[in-house]
This record gives sequence, structure tokens and C-alpha cells, in this order.
Amino acid sequence: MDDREMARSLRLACGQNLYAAGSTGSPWLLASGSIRLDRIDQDGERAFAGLAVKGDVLGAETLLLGCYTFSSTALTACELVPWPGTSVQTEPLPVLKALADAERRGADAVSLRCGEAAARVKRLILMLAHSLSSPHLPRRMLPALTEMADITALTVGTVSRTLSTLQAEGTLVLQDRRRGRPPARSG
Amino acid sequence: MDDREMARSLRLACGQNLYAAGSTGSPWLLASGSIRLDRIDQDGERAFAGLAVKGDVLGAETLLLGCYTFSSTALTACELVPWPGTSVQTEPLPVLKALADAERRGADAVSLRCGEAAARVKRLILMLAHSLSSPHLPRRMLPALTEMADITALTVGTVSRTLSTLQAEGTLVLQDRRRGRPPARSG
DNA sequence: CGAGCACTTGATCTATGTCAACGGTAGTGG
DNA sequence: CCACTACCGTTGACATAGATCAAGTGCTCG
Repeated sequence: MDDREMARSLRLACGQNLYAAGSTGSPWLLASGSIRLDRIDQDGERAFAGLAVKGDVLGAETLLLGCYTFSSTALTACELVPWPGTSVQTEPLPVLKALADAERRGADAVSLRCGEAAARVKRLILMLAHSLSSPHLPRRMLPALTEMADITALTVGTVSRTLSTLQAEGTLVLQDRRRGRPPARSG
Repeated sequence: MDDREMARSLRLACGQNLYAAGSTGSPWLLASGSIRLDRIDQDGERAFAGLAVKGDVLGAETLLLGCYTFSSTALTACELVPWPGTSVQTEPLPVLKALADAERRGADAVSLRCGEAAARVKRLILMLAHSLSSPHLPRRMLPALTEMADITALTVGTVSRTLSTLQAEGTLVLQDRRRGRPPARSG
């Protein structure tokens, strides 16, 4: 990333939207944080469709379609840079990277719906914190329980109980227990 | 598709593998039928990762990586043609089509894990039969119950009961009730 | 200080899993 | 042609993970 791109980079607070499905725009590279992708299902409901983490490319489909297929919302604070940046857009290689990302993302999202509640929540936390080595996790790294519940197809209550169990076992150590109300959203 | 490609096209019987994760190869376009994609999860288990239907591109990641990311197995009889065929591989457009397919596939796979058993099974059947207009569905269009159970994260018993209910309701009409043992597999 | 939201926790209910028995179909080998 | 075998699918009885409903705590903001 050169200086121009650095200047065009974008920060999102937890809960902010990056873009909405159908709106026009261009692709982004997620430099840090985690983002939730949603689409409108056949019932008109906004439904979870994927999870993007550090290093992933988002919205590459705009190169083909001009507009975004999914909506995207920051699960935690995020940093984004324009993509593919200075390299020529007609080269296939960066697009193939986006393709590989999209495939892995889809498979990961499916795996968050497999198995028991504890396994699902653990897997989600590992995906969100996969760069961290210690089990000590700042609470702010995790999205709200409502989000985690949505992503894992569990309920808030179950996620809460599961997290308590994991902490009691020592599997997970969260540093600041409570979240409180998030900062006011501007999106 | 020109004559050369037609000649290189491939037919798969229900249950046959097209390729295995990690093996070398090139992309395919699924001309008819449905294919299940799997990957090896962190426990070494083969886990459902996506569902490809008529018109989808499979294995586009080989253009980047040389080898397949997922394993692929025919859920029903399939016809495949090499992709991107005669068009130049360095052009980004076909790759972008593969990208869009991969994204939709991921979101569809997630949606098959949402909601109650009946809704999940219904959604799967619609995806497999989306080209059909009538509710009358030849049983051979559907994959084995074990596959459907795996894909929807239900059990064989539940899928069976759900299908019975849907048929009793008249929501679904299957034409030949039973499947029996599938033909001997050569792959 | 009051309102609203995020989270926790308890009691109860239920959809679905588990376990098990059975029948039907297709392939196999005599 | 007829067992024999191996699955695939169906169905029932029972167990349970997680949903639902509900009450309560503690943030943060205005």
C-alpha cells in the first residue's frame, strides 16, 4: 500500500455499515477487524451470509456487477483499504485471490452452523481472534452477543451461557467482562 | 461451447467424485445436475462446504493455486464442460463470474442451516430443482437422504419425516418413491 | 435521575437427535 | 430363478440441547 492508498483507507467503528447490498462502489481489503456480510433472503429478511476477517477482500463482485451483492457491517473496529490498489485491475491474479477468499469465507460460514453450541461459539471466536496467540482476549475484540447469536444460529441466551461455561473451564479468558451500550452509530 | 469442448465434456453418475481436495486440475462448468463441495475441517473430517447447481463454475481456484480447494461429489447425475473454454484465461470477466458463483454458493449453503427442519429441506429441494416449474419432482432428481441430512445439518430420520410431511401436505410430489442402492461407483 | 440497551440467569417447553426395529430394492453368487 | 447381503429409507419410543419466556443487573447516554 502506497501513501495515496493509505490516505484513502477507511476506519469503521463497531456496528457501522460499510456498504449496503445493491449500492454502487468498489472492492476493499480488510486490513484489520472483522466484518459481517448479509444478504436479503427470499422472505425479504436480512440474513447472515459470511464473515470477513483480516486480509480478506470484500465486494470484488463490483468489478463485474458494478454494485455490491451483500451488505457489510463492522463486527468490531475495522480498517479498510481500497483494493486492488495500484495494480492493474484487468490482471486476473488479484481477482483470483478474492475468489479464494470468497470460497473460504463460504465454507467457514457453514462450519459456524455445525455441531454443538460450544463448538460453534469456540470456532467463531477462533476465527475472529486467529491472529492472537494467548487465550486472553480483550472483550472489545468480540462482537455483541446478538451478532454472535445471529452468526452461529443460536440465541443470545445460549451464547451467553456458552461463554460463561468456556470462561469457567478456563478455555477462554475475556479481559473486560461487560460491553455496555455501543457508541452512537452514524450509518 | 464449440465441438472440441463438447467432446471434452464429462458425465458423472450420482455419487461419483469429480475431484478431490488438493489434486491438480482445472475448472469446470456444471451444465446440468448438482454437485456437493466438501473440505477437510480442522478435525480432519470431510465437511460440507457448498452446493453447486446448473450454471455454476467449479474449481476456479485452480487457476490461482493449481489444485482444488474442495472435494466434489455428484449428488445427482451431472454433465460438466471444461471452463473457461475457448475464451482467453487471462481475461478477468469469466473469473468474476466464478467469483459471483462462489459468493452466492456460500450464502446459499449458510441458508440451508437456518430455521426449522421443514424450511431447510424445502429450501434445499428448491435449490436443486429451481429450473423445474411443477411440484412433481422425479425422485432421481433428489440426492440420497444421507446427503440431504449432511447438507442441512439434520439427521436422516428427520429428513425422511419432513419429506413425508411435505408430501402429505401436497407441498411436494415425488414421482418414484424409492431409490434403492445406487449404481456401483467407479471413483 | 430515568430510559434503553447489553448481558445474565432461571424455569419450562419442544424440535430434533438418538437408538432401534423393520421393510424394500438391487446386486451377487449359486 | 432364488437365497443372501448390504444398503436405503421409514417409523416409533425416548432423551436432550437449545429455544422460549421472563425477571433482574449494570452500563451509557441524555
